[in-house]
Amino acid sequence: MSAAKASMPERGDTGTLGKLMVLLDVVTHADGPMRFTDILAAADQPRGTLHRQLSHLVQEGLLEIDEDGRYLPGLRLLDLASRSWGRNEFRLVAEPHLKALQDLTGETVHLGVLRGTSIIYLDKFEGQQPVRMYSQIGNASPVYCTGVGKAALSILPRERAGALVGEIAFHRFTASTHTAESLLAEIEEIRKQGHAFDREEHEIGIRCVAAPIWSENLSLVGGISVTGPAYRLTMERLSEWADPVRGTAQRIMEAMRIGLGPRR
Amino acid sequence: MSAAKASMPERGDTGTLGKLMVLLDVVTHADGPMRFTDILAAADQPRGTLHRQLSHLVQEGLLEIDEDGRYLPGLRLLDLASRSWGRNEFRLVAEPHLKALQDLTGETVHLGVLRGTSIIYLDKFEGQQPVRMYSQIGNASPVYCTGVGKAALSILPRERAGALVGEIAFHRFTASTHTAESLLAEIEEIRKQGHAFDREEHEIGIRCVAAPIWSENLSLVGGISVTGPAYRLTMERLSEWADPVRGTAQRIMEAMRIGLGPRR
DNA sequence: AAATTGAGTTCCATATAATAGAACACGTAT
DNA sequence: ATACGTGTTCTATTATATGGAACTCAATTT
Repeated sequence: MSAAKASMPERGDTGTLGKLMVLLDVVTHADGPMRFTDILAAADQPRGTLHRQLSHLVQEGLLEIDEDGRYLPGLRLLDLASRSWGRNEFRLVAEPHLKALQDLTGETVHLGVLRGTSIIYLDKFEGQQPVRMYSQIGNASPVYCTGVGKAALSILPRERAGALVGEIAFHRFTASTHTAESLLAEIEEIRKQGHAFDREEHEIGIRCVAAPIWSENLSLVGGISVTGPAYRLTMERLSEWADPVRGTAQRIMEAMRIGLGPRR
Repeated sequence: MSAAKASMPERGDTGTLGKLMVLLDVVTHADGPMRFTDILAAADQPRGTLHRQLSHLVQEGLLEIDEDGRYLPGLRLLDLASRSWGRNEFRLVAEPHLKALQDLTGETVHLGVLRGTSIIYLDKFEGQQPVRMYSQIGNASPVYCTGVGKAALSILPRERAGALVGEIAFHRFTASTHTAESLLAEIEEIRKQGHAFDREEHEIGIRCVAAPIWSENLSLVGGISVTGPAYRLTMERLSEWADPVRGTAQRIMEAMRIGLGPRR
């Protein structure tokens, strides 16, 4: 049905846009509003050039300037993102299954998808809260210290997983955070088990159990997890939930084949 | 404290970025995935040029391509937006007050801010009722058919409000939707009352009462609203809530002067 | 009070990147 | 078999972004 296969450029030169996205990343990832000079130090650009680039970003609403002339992320981003999220098919298909898993375990359930070397959280179901917050949703977390991330890596072909691990800039968040070697070793284990644990590798006091989800051609790779405080989620408890988590992942994959339609 | 006043370019040429943002808007505002040809028709660009532009957007993760080669909004947007939202000071300051208003009324409470001719919803607190409402955090809604929008317009200087109304492309959502003339007339009324109603002007069956919120120099203009189904929210009921809504808006403005700090 | 520094803005010749248009590839319908 | 629709690639030309310097304005320092 499709005409020609879309060429997916892996990494390359995105010209002017690439430079602007670097600036956008700098400002959005900063701890607070940034002055012109702060951005100048972070970005390797001449002053005049940077000034015009920032002006363009502000005019388009991707950045904003506060009363002190400092730059912060613009609200235009919210509008764009809400449309990206609102119609995401993976999320829509998974939603009822996540809810069911939340009911069963009583703990927080996450849905994540692999993008580059990060896991982007698409959805979250916590306790009673029917209110969904962006707080976690949308956040990009490193693949090497999240249950969903390790689960996702485990279903990639070895060479592709290895290449991806090679790109990672590892950062030691806790005493248990993986290195490249220990990560690759654990991935082998996860392949056999079919599920992954996060043993306080990202944040002290937080554990989770996760299972991978993938489409046949691996165009979609992600997973789900049940997360909670270590005092409540002992490793024994987590192990008990590995089965339901894998089962839920399985059901989501079945729903995807129907919902997203079999490749015609 | 600040050195030179940042020049806020009102509207102008944003060069390459502007063209790319048009494309991003086209795809994010579409009902579903778009084929290359669909975008070609919407954007006034030669095929070769469009192809490269889309490639760049895809490489940066602002757009994605599905298995059929169709374009849809990219998840990179989620990560950027979650950071924009997570640290938004207005939202953080308002949060407890919104929650209190939700507790009092039992209906859905919204926080919105004026951007151009749209209201962007920054936050939402829903009751327990599973009433489906098509409002989502981040969504940009037209200023002329939302309670928050009309409330926001009412505190702008007349000439500025008039100019803004002049820019609006009016669309008749329901039988009650405003025209430019009726909108300007109602704004006068809202100025006197201090609160605005939405009498099913955006969506049949949905009403709300709203109050404006603004900073001294009008660098921030927005409002809050209590929204719900018309069968439950009679106009009498809405009128009763006008006072608490105005009171909450007042408390948020007081909190802003402390939280955001007095202009040094 | 004058001079100096720091922060941000504007200008312009040059280099670079985006553009338009045509040609190509490939699957689908006639 | 042929033509068509859809998407991709290539290249000379043109438009745009760049980098460096000069400029403005306010806040410190001497």
